[in-house]
Amino acid sequence: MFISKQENITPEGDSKSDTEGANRLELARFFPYQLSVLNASVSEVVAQLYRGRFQLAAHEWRVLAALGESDDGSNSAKVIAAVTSMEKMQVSRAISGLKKAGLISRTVNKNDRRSSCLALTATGKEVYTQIVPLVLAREAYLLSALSQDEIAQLTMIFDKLAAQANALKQLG
Amino acid sequence: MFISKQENITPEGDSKSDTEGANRLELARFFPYQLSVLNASVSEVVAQLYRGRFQLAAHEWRVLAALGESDDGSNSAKVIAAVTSMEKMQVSRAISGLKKAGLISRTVNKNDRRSSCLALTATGKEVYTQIVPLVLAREAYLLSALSQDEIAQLTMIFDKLAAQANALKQLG
DNA sequence: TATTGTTATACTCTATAACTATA
DNA sequence: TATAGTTATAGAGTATAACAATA
Repeated sequence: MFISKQENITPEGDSKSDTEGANRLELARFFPYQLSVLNASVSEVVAQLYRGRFQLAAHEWRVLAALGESDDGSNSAKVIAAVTSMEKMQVSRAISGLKKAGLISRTVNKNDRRSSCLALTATGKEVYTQIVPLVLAREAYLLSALSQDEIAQLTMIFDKLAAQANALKQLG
Repeated sequence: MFISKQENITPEGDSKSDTEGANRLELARFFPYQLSVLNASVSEVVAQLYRGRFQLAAHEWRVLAALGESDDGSNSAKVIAAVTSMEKMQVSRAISGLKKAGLISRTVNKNDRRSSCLALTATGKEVYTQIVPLVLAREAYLLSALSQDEIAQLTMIFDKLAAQANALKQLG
C-alpha cells in the first residue's frame, strides 16, 4: 500500500502545484479511501461479535460500552452522546432499544428533571461482561501485527490526523 | 489518544488473560472506535467537495474516481467493483446515477456481450478534473501534519491491520 | 451451469426539524 | 429563552435474492 505523493499542503487546493494537474488520483493510494476500507473491515469484525450473539445494533453497542465503562450512575444522554461521538437523536434511539431489551435502566435526574440517569441493569452488565473480552481480544489480535513502537506511532498519527480533519470540517 | 493495553493476541479471546476481566474497555482507547471516528471525519471532509458542488453520492464519486484513473476504456462493472471495494449491486446503482447525470457512457463489450465498457464522457472528465485537485489538496492537508517517515509508517501499519482484519473476517 | 449485471423488496440508517417538558 | 431529550418524517443507503442475458 502507498499513499499519494505529497506536494501541496493548503486546504483549498489553491497552491500552484495542485492545480497544474501534475498530481494524479489513484484510489488505492488515496488515504481517505484506504481509511474507509480499513474501517469497514474492522467495524465488521467487531460487529460480528455483538450483532449475532447479542442482537445489538452498532449504536446500541456503543452506548452499552459507554455505560459499562463508567462506575457512577450519573450518565445522562448528553454525556453518552459526547463519549460515543453520536448525535443526541441516535443516542435516544439506541437507549430505546437497550431499554426494550432490558439492558439499561433509566431514572429521572433529581437535580434536573429534564434528563435521566442511565445505567446498565444486571442483565446489561452480564451482556457487557460477556462482550468486552471478545472485542478486546479482537482488538488485540488486530494490533498483534504491530510492534509496541508502531502502536505508539499510530496513536500519535491518529491524533494529528483527527486535528487536521476537524480543521477542514470548519471550512465546509 | 491512547490505545488499550495489549496483553492478549488470540482472535477468539480464549487466552487466560482475556477472560479474567483484568482488561477494561475504554471507548476512547479502543482502536476500532478511534478508527471509526477518524474515518467519519475524513469521509465527511472529502464528501463536502463532491456532494454539494457536484451533486455526487459517495458511491458515485468512488466509481467516477475509478474510471478517471484508468486510461483504457475497458472498464467493466466487475472491474470497477474490485477497484472500489464495492458490491456489484452498489456499482450498478452508481453507474445508473452517473449515466443519468451524463458523466459516463456505456457500450456493450464485443468480446462478452454480458458486460459493458464504461468510460467517462467529456462532461465526466471535466467534473473529474475539477474534483481531483480539490480532494488531493485535502488529502495533502490532512497528511501535512505528518512527517514523511510517519506517512511511510502509516502505510505499513495499514497494510498489517488490513491483513489481520481480513483474517478475522473469515472466522465469522 | 456459471457469470455479468439489473432490479425488486424489505429493511436499516440518517438528517432535519418540530415537539414536550423542564430550567 | 435555552436546554434535555423524544418523535415524526422523508430520504438515503443496505442486504438478500430473484432475475434476464450471455457464456
